[in-house]
This record gives sequence, structure tokens and C-alpha cells, in this order.
Amino acid sequence: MPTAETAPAGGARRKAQYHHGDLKEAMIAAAYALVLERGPDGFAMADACAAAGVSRAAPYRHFEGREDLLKEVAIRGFGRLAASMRAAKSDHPSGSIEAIAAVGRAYVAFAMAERNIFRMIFGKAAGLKEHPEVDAAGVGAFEVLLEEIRARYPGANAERVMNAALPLWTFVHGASFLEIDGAYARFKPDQDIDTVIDAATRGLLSA
Amino acid sequence: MPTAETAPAGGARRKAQYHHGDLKEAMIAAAYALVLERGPDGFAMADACAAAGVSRAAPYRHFEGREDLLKEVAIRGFGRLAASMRAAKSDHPSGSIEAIAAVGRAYVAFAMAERNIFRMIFGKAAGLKEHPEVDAAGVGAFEVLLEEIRARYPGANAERVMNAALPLWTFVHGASFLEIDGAYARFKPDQDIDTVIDAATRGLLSA
DNA sequence: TGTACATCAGTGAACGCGCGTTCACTGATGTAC
DNA sequence: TGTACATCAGTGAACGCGCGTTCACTGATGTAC
Repeated sequence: MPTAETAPAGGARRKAQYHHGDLKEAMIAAAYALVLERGPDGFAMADACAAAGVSRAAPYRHFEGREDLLKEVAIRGFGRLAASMRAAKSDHPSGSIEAIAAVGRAYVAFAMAERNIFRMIFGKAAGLKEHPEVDAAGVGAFEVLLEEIRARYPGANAERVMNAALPLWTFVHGASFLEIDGAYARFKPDQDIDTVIDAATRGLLSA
Repeated sequence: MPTAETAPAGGARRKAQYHHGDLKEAMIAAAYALVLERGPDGFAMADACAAAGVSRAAPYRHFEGREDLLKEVAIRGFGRLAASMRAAKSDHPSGSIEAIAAVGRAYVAFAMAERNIFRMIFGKAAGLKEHPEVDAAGVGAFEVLLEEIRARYPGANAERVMNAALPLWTFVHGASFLEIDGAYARFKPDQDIDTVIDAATRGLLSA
């Protein structure tokens, strides 16, 4: 019903169509929006069904259950995080400090923009068990940073790359959580988070 | 019943006593242990009641409800975190890099030892609303680091102290979450986390 | 091109369970006189 | 020191709600002939 009005193309009785068309995708999108808004714990199947304009039982044709749907949401989350980091670094020379700092800033910016998604994809506390696919999506996101580090230190072995990358990840990860939880706003309200990230990136890369 | 055996002092029929003695404290301790074990979402009032050897209705004489009990757990959590940081730094000269690094190591060590408590006290996602008392306990924990920074830079104004403290907190906070979530184990299994913290502390303090 | 039939994707209703919370109660304790 | 009474901290049972999931069904679609 909600979407019927806005898509009058084709036949006249598009309204109240029995088959949805792409319910799987619609459910994922609805779930993503709901998790974003209320967090993974506040997410209810019934709400996602309502948002997709479908009965409560319908999604079980496409997902094993709630967990399976949330898994899909988590994969999207990592995908969006990776995409925004990738976009951010494309403005700067490959391997430059600026590119690396831009990746970090994008990481924190994503956490701020989609805080509940960020909280969900990191930390199984939020009721999401281990899934190889989610895991792979997470690795894919980390790869964006690794690529940049490799470009900065051509020919460096894996250990050296990790030694450079992990502290940077650590810092922006911590910055994301502190920002999300309001710790920065509380202790230093006028702070510009991007400046902090830039400074830390330099400090950690030269350490 | 569980504690009756171990405290035979006084009267003979200590067992199955009607009045608990200190149910409030017993509930908090039971809840703390349960949250530690299963996380804040896996925590059920009924389990805590069972652990304290009391009916489901009893705690409502001492707490407004579940949220109120969890609030108390969170306060304890911050208290324990602060105490372990304080203990760690006492081994080193006040204001020294070693003392500051020790505080950081203790922070991450606490996160590892009590991961579900750590997750609970940071991030309201875990179903704990804002409470002034919890907030104050959190500030108290941060104070342990601030004291150390002030000792290092005598006479520094508040801003300078924050500028030094926040990046350090950010790093150990990120390290805690990555360690908890298994990210370090996954990407660099043989890494010694304490070494990383020491290096980052030096790098960030001199940045 | 039309009909029969298998298959698929929905529906509506209800089940069932976990769990926080409440209610009327009762046993224990402390205090006034 | 003993009794009456108020108060407090428990109990047992049940309520109620949210919510994921299942079941028997029905409408729509695609395919064989």
C-alpha cells in the first residue's frame, strides 16, 4: 500500500499487488533503516514487515529468520563503510598521508552518520553471531586501509603493513566510539575531530 | 540456600532464613556476574534472583526495576576499571611515561578481563539509558588518566591536559574494542598488545 | 492459443515462550508501654 | 520482661506484552502439451 501510489506505471491495478517483486531486497532495506534508527536490539521483524508492506510471515520465504536478515544488514553496513572510505581516499595521491588520513576521517564520519549500524557491525554483543560472510565483508573494509598502506610502503611485507595499519585502525576505531558515545562532546565540546585524526595519523605513522 | 552453608555463625537455623540480610548488595553482585558472563542483553532478572536465592518479586523492594539494577552494575564497572588503572600506575613515578602507559595497559586489560561489562558501560546501545550517577562514575575513571597527565605537565591548563589525554584515551579505547572483538587475533595473532600500547603512548604524547 | 497443473510467494491467525512486573499475602523484626 | 502492633522484606502465583515463528490456506505465475 505505501509504495503503490508512487508507482502507477504499467497496469492500472498495481495497487495491492499480491506478489511484491523483490521482497528480499525490500526487507533488507527496511531492516537497515530500522536498525539505523533504533539499533539492533530495538529492531523487530514485524516493523520491517510493515515497512515493506507485507505480512509478518512473508519474509520467511526469503530468510531463515531474524538473525539471517540482520546478517544481511551487517554485510550492507560493511559495504557502505568500505565504499565511503574508498571514495574519500580517491581525492588524494595514493599512499599519501592525506589519503590515509582521509580514510580515517571517513571511518569516523561513517560511525557518526550511521552510529547504530556501526555499533552493530562491530561487537557481537549486539546479538549477531559469527557469520563467514559478515566476516568477509569486514575484512573487505579493512582492505581499503591496507591497500593505502601498501601503496605508501611499496614492497613492504605483510607484517610491516600490519604494524602500520593496526595502530591507525585502533585510533579511528576508538575515536568513532568516543564520538558516538558523546565523550568528546562532553570533555572538549569545541574539538574538531578531523584535526585530531590528522594529527594522530601523522603521530602514529612516524612512531 | 547457596550461602547458608558457608556462614554457620550465630543461630543454628541460619539456613532458609526468611530475611536475606543484604539482598541489595547480593543482587548487584549476582547481576554483575551474569552480565559479565552473558552480556547485558542476556541478563535476566529471574536469573539474578535465582543466584541470590530469592523469589522473582523480592528485588523490587530494593530496585525500581531491571534498569535500576543494571545502573548499579554499570557504576561498579566503572569503579573497578578506575581501581585497576589506579593500582597499575602506582608502580611508577607520577607523571612518567611509564605510569601513563601502565594506565593504558590496565584499561585494555580490564576490557579483556571483563569484556561484557566493558561493552555495557560504554555505548548506551546495550540498553542502558543515561544516568547521572553512571556518568559520574565514568568521569571518575577518566580522572585517573587526567591526574597522571596533570602530574606530567604541572601547571598546564585544562585544554592542554585534554589535548594530551583524549588521544591516549582514544587509542586504548579502540584497542580495547578491537581486542575484544578478536580483530587483533585475526590480523596479527602473535602481537603483544602491551607493546603496541607503549609505542602508541610515546607516539601520541610526542605528537 | 487455450487449458491443466505444479510451483511459488504471499496471507491471517494463532502459538508459545521469555520475562519484567504486580498483587495480595505472610513471616520476621523492632519498638512502645 | 512480656505483649500488641506497626513496619518491613520476603513469597507464590499470575498477568500481560512483545515478538519471532509456524501452519494451513490461497492468489498469482509459469510451463507442458
